[in-house]
Amino acid sequence: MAEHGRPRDHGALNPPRLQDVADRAGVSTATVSRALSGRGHVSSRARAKVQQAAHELGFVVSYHASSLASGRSRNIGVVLPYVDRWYFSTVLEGAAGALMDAGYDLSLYNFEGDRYRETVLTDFLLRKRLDAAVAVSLHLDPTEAAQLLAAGIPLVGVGGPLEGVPTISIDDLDVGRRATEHLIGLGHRRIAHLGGAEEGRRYFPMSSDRRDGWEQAMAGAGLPVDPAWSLIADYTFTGAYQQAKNLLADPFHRPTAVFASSDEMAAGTILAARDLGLTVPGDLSVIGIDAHPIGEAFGLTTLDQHARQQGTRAVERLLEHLSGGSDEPSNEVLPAHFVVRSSTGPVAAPHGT
Amino acid sequence: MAEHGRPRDHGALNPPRLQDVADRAGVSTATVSRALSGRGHVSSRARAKVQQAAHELGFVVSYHASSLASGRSRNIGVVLPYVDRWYFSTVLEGAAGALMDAGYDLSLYNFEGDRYRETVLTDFLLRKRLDAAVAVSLHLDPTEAAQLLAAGIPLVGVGGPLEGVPTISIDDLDVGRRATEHLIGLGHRRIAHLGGAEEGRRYFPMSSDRRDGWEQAMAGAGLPVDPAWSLIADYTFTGAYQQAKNLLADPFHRPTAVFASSDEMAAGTILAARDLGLTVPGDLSVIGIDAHPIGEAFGLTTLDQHARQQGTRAVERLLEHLSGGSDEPSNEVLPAHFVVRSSTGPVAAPHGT
DNA sequence: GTGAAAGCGCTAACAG
DNA sequence: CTGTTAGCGCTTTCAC
Repeated sequence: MAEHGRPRDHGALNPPRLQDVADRAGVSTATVSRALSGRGHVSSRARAKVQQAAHELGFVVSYHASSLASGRSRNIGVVLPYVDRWYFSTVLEGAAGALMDAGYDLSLYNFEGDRYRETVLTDFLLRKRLDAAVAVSLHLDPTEAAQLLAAGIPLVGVGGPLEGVPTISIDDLDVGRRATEHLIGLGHRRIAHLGGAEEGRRYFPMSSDRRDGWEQAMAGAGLPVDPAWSLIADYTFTGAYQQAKNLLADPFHRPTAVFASSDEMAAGTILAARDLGLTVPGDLSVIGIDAHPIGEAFGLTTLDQHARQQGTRAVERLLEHLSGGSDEPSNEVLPAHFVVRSSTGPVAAPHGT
Repeated sequence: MAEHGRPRDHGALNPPRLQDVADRAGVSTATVSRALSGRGHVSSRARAKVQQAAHELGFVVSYHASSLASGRSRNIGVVLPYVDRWYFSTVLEGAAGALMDAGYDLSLYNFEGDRYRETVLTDFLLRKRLDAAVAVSLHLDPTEAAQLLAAGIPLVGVGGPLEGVPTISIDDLDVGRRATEHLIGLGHRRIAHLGGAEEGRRYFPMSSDRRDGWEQAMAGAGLPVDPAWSLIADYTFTGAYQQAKNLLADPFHRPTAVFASSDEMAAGTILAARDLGLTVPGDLSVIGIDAHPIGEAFGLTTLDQHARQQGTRAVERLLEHLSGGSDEPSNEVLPAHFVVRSSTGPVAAPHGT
């Protein structure tokens, strides 16, 4: 029956191969491959027959065979330090959508902080099963960068500069400055900042930039910066809640406004203020960064950093690169936009001068 | 030099192959394969030589070639409806860790609600590049189930019964009942419930079970259930905030306690209560489910459902299955534990009888 | 536009 | 315990 000599039943263990489709369509495997992949020219007649046969057989290419033969795998890695935090899961969701649209598979590599960092970098990423990878908030030391380069994996970074690699990010310095200036514009002079952990420098390179933006804005307005008002809270709600409670404990020396580097921290700060009997924005103005959905209920003013779009844009650049467009390792800066709600307002009773 | 006839430079574009290692170690490719994979017996002397040679060459197997030849890919899919929600990202993180530990790659398939559901089910999952998959909160209709079965992908379900498939979950009915009974035990008689959306039945099959548990507990205590107190809030903080605000608006007819099917909803409820000038637990007791970290700052009483462990356990079962242990499609029920904090307390002024 | 055939790099019998 | 060898299923020159 089948010219190939081996008629097969197409059960779960014996799925149809290219050869089967070729037999059924009365063409060669080469033609089937071309017709199905879209590479190379095929007469529309042949194409129709092939598609018909493929459909009837329920044929779907074997990605391992295809990848082995072609060297391409339609599989892209996403590397990130955490997946259960809003920013990362949102970037991930954006990247996943863009990859899905393009028909690419997504391999997830989660560091869990530092737990799997080495393993991922020195083992998983080198298995030559990725066409490319997007690295979120990742700082590579020279050795690590060299390894990935040696593995020949095109890389795009998100949310922090990666030397020699094209990147998508926002301007964290500017964002920190603008958030602070919003507060200053409302008359605040006593403004505290809640940022990421020291350890965080590794994964949140931008965090210190946001803090720097705060310092610059304060300096620019001739306002003093109390070192005790530069706090660290791990980007979490609960961490910020505790820090803020301590910060706001002294009614005579507390700030009138807080700039938090994430919305979760900003929301935690608002809760802490209320638990101390303070009103927002009456006694305390609070601004965050993210446009995290939780901000809505808190009436939180924030700067939307379009996290999802960072993920989709990273994938777009990667795909452009893979299809020939050799983009230079430029840093693409996405805009961030104010979302003003009710957590910021004019300072109530000016302290100091 | 190389017996194979083709000496190669091992740059990024020409990585060392098994043959190169074999040449260098002075053995056959079969021995190298056995030595490196651990399958079959190899003299420790040969093994040492091979490992040495492989190390010197920086050899790492081509997973595509290996998969094509062996039929195994060391790649497991994780299918979920969302990744930017706490429960799902936490289960994902658990699964990712377990897979990493086992040296498996993880392919992520995110439905984004319904957006990619069809695509994933009828396209991506059928590409025969997965050894198995874990499906989180997924309801398959018979056709879909048949497709996956036909693709021969061993499946483990998490967080909801999947017919004919081994599953990991908690007892949602029981959890709903216990949460409610905790409230009843504190003297509450007017207890509302906040659950998932109707649409949610597709992805949160347990949600209605939790609601059922609430109803059962109420009935068991002889307490009336006001239909207006059975609310839907999509599992989100902000959704719950709005629902709760309406629910609590009438001072004479509001409940004295709320059981929310997730901690985010419970926290949103607490915020809404405070915005109305109510104290928690003085005027309103609130209990959630999850042990979401945000609950700490809210002093939220909850039932820990060990989401992360659900993910790791699912992977463990899958791996056991792949290594021969043919587990029957049993449903493994994980325990949930009370975490009592300050959001629940004795009812203040009993209403009614 | 289409077919024949040579691999892609590794694994798994099968001998020895 | 080790080598030989035949594929795994698809892609891609190279002729026609």
